Amino acid sequence: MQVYLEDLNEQQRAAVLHINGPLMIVAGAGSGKTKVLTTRIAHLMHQGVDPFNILALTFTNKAATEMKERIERILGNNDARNLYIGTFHSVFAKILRAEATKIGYPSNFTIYDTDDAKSIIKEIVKDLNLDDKIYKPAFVYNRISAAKNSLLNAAAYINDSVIQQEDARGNRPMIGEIYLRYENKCFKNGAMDFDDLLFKMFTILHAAPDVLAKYQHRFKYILIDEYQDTNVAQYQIIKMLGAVNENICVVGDDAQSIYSFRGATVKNILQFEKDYEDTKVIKLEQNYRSSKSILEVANTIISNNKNQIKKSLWTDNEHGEKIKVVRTLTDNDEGRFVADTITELKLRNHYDNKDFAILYRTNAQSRSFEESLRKMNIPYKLYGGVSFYQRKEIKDLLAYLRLVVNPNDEENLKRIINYPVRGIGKSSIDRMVLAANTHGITMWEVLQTPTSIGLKGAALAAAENFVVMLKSFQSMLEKENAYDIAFAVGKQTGLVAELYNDKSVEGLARYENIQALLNSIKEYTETPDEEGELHDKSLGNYLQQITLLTDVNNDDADKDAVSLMTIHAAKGLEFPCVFSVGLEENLFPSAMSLYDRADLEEERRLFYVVVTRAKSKLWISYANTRYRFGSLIQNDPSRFLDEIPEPYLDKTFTGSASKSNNSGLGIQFRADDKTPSSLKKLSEKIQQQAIPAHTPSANFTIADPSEIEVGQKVEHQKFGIGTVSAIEGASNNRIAHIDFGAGNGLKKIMLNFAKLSIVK
DNA sequence: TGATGCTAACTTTTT
DNA sequence: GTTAGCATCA
Repeated sequence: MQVYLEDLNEQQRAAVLHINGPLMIVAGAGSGKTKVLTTRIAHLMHQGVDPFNILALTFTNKAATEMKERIERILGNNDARNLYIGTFHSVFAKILRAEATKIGYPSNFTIYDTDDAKSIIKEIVKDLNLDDKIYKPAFVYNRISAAKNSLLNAAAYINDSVIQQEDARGNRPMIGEIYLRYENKCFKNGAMDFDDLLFKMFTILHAAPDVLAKYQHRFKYILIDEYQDTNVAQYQIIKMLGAVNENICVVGDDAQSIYSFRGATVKNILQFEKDYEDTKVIKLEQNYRSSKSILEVANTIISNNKNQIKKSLWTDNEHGEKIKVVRTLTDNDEGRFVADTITELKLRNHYDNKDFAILYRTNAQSRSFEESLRKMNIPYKLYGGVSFYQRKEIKDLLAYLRLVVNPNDEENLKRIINYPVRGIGKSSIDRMVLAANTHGITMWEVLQTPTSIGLKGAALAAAENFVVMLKSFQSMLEKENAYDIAFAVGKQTGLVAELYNDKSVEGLARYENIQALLNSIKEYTETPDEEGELHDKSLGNYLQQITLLTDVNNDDADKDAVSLMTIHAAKGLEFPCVFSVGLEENLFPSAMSLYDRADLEEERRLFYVVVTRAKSKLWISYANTRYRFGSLIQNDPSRFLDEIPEPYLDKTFTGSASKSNNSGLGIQFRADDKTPSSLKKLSEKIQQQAIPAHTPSANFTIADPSEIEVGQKVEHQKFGIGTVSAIEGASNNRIAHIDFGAGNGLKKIMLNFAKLSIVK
């Protein structure tokens, strides 16, 4: 038996050894799904399958990189570089680059990110004299995106009576028209948005039988990761590509389907067996990641969902600790609690920073954690948020580079035609746009004959100089690599100098960002290609890749730092210690999801995902109040808290943070009619714990937590007078054991949060 | 015409 | 609390 087969369990090995024919692997969280996929690919190659014939598709760059690395480790050589492995978007972009001319697109098409797309939509809304309060760019974009993911073009959208009724009911009957104009504009600009990379891929395979045959023949083996997250477009493409050989292997877990907002549909999993009669189904149900407690909690949570494929995930791992539920007064307290706890655990249990992850529902929640971690000098890595490539100065330089490759791209042309300022003002630009629209040509073409639109004097000279400059960059395309062109652009446009001369703090940061971008381009040109087939370090090839990256290449990936990210971004990852934060109604579950069963179930799957990221320690926290839109709001604890079975819960930290009365910031577990029944149950539980009999004495003064010592008599606002019997924990995160005698008994109280008065 | 300062809108989640 | 977009001023 091959070495790589030895540490697989029976089901895993069966999945690896199944070579020909359709295969569906239903893989629970932590069941070794990536291991199976990578071993399977290594095994195929070991059996003599040419890596050029293997296509492996993932959803994130992170997952693709990790897969590639693991395959290389198994193989012990670099044959893996010949595999077609990457995200749906990046692999299709590469293929489209070779085939786009078949549907009238230039091969050097530009890829628009979400911001680019929204600003075009905004312009169209303006051109149509529509109210942008009703036709919000984000809303229209989502609508168009959903249509594309269902393989509906603008014409089909307009002809679909159901969609038209929907839009009419939503008082937005013009979305179809906007879509049509958007579609035309992108085509004219030689640009595709993210969804087009799927849609146009489908279009080509559908329209050009020779292309379809070519890739059907090439991809003899197809592997799809996270199949539960595929949408209609992806499903159809895979189906077409795999139709000849039917060697399709999909891996998925319906319990972890969290991308329906992007058009993903679990139906694709259920459909798979119907599409391929002789599908072999293998279930991976042994979890190797988490403790029994964590897994039990996860299983219980997910069982609350009605729609799911039945499976029973189990583990041989030890029982482990209870799940710690933490209540804090504010979002800042939540941040402090997490930072304090990390500090303490590093001291006490010798954990590294990289063993911790703080996972939240929305990116906006990262602030309080960043602050508290910085204060405690804990290094952290923030994933997501505003990406490096979305910063203005980066987009400016990239706009030039894109324009050099594709001068018809009007959006990027407009972005930089007068930046840095070169005397091409608004009125000149307006004339160009007008001329371009009336003659059905592009702005770049108008620019070739600037006198034809009546430019004269300084404006004429400026326009001519701009054209000459851009053409000089274009002449470099053939011979020079991406870095040389980027450097020349930065220098000759005056863009780098402009930032260099800005000596403000922000200006300095922008200058550094531009340098970082140039360095990363340099690194790109100096790193050998992974495909092996072509050593294409051209600017065009560079730009192709860059738009699909969400982050700067993490060469500091092994840096010892706490990870901060959304739960979505954490899928597929695991950490010894996980803080699942912000478990509050309206936040998690999100306010957008409360009125629809399917949406709420997706939130619950998200909760399932976050719980199953943890190997041994899991904290779940919520704050009574937090800042949102600049003002303080109160949220009830999340209904999901009530779905955690009691025996697995450690609520030590929930009872000590509230004030004695029902005023001010103290939590008030309302039991009125508005409160969901699940919350009532939870509030009853907690109210039973707290005995509100005690009234604080008149001279009650809150003591500094560091003054509390063993043996002292202290007064608690709620529990009354007690004696400190022991203190545990680090100096900044001490927990006092206080005996409040009959009635309240022994309590563990976190000194950072509790308000105690020393009784003299 | 460009920079500065104020108001409003903003928060799901990602390629 | 943050940022984008608009209005106002130099």
